[in-house]
Amino acid sequence: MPTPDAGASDRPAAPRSAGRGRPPDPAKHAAILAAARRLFFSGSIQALNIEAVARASGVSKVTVYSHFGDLQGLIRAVVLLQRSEMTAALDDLPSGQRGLRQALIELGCALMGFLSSDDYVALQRMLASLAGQENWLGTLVYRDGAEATRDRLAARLAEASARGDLRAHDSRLAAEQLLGMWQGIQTTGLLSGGCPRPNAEELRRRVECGVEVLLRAYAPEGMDRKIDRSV
Amino acid sequence: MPTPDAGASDRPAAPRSAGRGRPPDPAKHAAILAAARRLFFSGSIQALNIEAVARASGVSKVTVYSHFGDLQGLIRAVVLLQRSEMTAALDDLPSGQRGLRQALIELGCALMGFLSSDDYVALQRMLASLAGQENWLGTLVYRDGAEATRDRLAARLAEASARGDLRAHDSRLAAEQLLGMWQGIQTTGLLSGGCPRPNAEELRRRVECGVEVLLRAYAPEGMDRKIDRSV
DNA sequence: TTATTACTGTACGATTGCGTTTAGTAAATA
DNA sequence: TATTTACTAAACGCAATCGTACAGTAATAA
Repeated sequence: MPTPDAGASDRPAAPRSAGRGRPPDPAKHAAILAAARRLFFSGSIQALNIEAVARASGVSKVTVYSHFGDLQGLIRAVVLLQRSEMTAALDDLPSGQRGLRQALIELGCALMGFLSSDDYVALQRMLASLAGQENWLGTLVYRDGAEATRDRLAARLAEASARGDLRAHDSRLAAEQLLGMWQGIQTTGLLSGGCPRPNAEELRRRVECGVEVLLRAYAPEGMDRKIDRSV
Repeated sequence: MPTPDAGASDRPAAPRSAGRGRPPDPAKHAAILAAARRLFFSGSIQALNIEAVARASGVSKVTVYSHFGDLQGLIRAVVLLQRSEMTAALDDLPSGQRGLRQALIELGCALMGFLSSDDYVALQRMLASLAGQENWLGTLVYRDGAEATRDRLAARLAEASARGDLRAHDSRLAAEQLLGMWQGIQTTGLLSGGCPRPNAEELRRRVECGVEVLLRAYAPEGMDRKIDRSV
């Protein structure tokens, strides 16, 4: 009987004592996680129960327990898996350097594409359902997700400000404002299921308009009479 | 045996045939709803189950069923109750007329106060947990909440634009941008439990800065060299 | 080969929660 | 008073789900 992998993230089963008997099968580990994720996506957190996961992943129930300890552990692992995909997506955000406006637009489009994805929405829903229990998961995702993105964006804005492309400002606040303008009320709508996913053109328009407002509001002093296309 | 009140909102038990026998007790209806709400607030949606509600409201289980049909009906009723409180709060938003800037700031502060409240966060969490089932609830809340607020705000901006206080613009988009700037990433944080509720000063600062950015970006043409304190 | 560990399938015990039933009491009208 | 409806308390049947136990098979190291 293997020691439960309770606290483990998404890596395929820690080598517990480097192998006397039959080694654990990483494929099973992955299959369980995949099935769990799929199940949660296709409904609420209610759909994510051990028996369904075992059935869907073609694995014995006992194996699920031996890999993840208990249901909490499985949920944890799913959230952490989603989180790692999230951070990967956020790390892959474009960082082209052909002008501030274009860079922001590209970044915004990619970001909004991700924020509108089923993956992200499902993760947020999961955290919302988890309210009260496992609060640290929410904190973790928030830090590595929203805050990290804001700070990365803020760094860009600070650079631009240092170059003289923007007036002096509180970059973190400005970054948050830009993120907010990009999202508008859409995130709320997606999360509550109140509005359908916007298409790419709509998304692009929101991103561009948000960038425009930010550039105009934070334009260097005296340069805001007409839009500076060079930035 | 009374006919289940399944689809009913929060009004205290429709007079079914205007009284032969003992009349239904509105106080019980209210007590059940209150207890249900309290239970949901104090945890996840898991805590909201019939037996707990009956116990907490000091009412027989059968009475709960006779008032709300089944668990779905109870959940529906709780959501609709929260929604009605939400719309009431949004209708009470200040609409003072001493200058655009001041009006927006006041409105923003009141709005953000509400958006940060436990009531609102719990409602959003509930809808997020309900993903897949009862989608119309999410749609309803989204329409009466986020969209209605956006449109009301948009109307203000359109008026200002007509008065010449703002340049011509897409008011709905601008309203959404302002809402977004006010919220930033905070709503996400609150929903996932990742960040604590911000205090009033922090809130006020965000609101004021958001208004400033909007006013500057949408200032009438040629008037954006220096901030127009008269608006 | 033997010891050890991973995995399967099935069954089990326990709990929980839904929704119903029954028998009786309380409050209203005719 | 008789009737009708609302409410209570307790119990029941039922299904889902958790987590575990057991007996057997599969894969690997010593």
